[in-house]
Amino acid sequence: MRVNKETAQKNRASVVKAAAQLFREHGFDGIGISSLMKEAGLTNGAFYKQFDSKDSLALEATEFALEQNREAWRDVLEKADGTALEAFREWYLSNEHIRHRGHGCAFSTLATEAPRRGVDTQDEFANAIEKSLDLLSNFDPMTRAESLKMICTLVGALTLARAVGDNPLKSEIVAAVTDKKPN
Amino acid sequence: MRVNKETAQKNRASVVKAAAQLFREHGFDGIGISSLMKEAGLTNGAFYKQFDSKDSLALEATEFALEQNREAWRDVLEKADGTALEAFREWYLSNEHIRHRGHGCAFSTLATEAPRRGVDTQDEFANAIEKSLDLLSNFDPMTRAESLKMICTLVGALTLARAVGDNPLKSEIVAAVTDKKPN
DNA sequence: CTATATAGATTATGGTGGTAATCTAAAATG
DNA sequence: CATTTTAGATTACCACCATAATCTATATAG
Repeated sequence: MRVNKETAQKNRASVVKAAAQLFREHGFDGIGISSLMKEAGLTNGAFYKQFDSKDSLALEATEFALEQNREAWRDVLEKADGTALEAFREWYLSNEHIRHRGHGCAFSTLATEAPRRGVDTQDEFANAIEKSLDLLSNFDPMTRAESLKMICTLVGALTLARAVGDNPLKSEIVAAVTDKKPN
Repeated sequence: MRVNKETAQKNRASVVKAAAQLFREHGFDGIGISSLMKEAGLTNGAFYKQFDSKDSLALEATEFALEQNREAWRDVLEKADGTALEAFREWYLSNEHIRHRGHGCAFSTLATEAPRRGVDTQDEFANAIEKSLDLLSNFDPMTRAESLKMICTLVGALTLARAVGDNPLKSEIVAAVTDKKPN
């Protein structure tokens, strides 16, 4: 059954949103179109009325996830009580963030997929990093290189903290990077 | 046709080795048993005479890749001309290493798979990090936390450098982390 | 108000995936 | 040397995958 343009657009958006989550959780190859569509409240068949291919959805979903990233970053930086950067680091390596891969930093979850995908995806990543650097520069007088290094450290720490499961090393990683004592 | 125990063992090992490479390149879900076996010079059918399942191979291949990691680290640290750590960082973020995912650091390529897999895999990761810390401590008087932080930074940098393709940001990331000027 | 276009549902389709049964030839056993 | 065991090859199985065709009902165009 045909739906009006507005709901069609909403439906499309919800597919991208669901994909952005599920790709982060399971990887591009770890989740299929039908599961994706079901999560968005639709069925298989609707997919190809909205997207050219799974690959093109992957690109769009990556873009969306990277955008969500920046919004989350901005939020945390703006709402910080003490120094913005301190709050940011703490949020980034919070247990909440470690636990929720599907809604968390796309740098950590999707970066390994980028080299396997097209230049478009890689450009998206470069662009997103660039914009994130700009964002950080509004909140802290770090050099570009310093910001870049901090991002690397945080992304590496999040990824590894997730990789060790609930091993005590997890807290140690977090502590080492936030300059705190491990709990 | 049956083969003698020695070659059977060699064949098994070459499957694990091929898997360790191909999983790093394509992810666990990005490569199938038949491709894996072909790469090892065997066919489909031989697989289940040697392994219980793809998952169990994944575990073994991860273990193997993480071991290879440490050997490579040790090599670089031992053969360093100047300070070991300096040489290590440089090697770790060399264009060679950035280019060759299949033979490179398993922390970068496989860590995102770990949370999706069983506790066994996650324990492997924790173990490997632990051993890598020990290794580093033999070459540089850093605290445990400092070593841990450095590993996070390097892993994040490698992952992101790969993610941006040949965008100029790649060199910038490398420079930011090795404390050099970008080329 | 009628005709047409289309979003989404339902149902193919062809390929590939992991897994398993069977076959085969050589290795181990005695 | 005869018998049994088994690694690997061949082939098969079934589920799932990306994609596509068809159907259906409603929204838009005229």
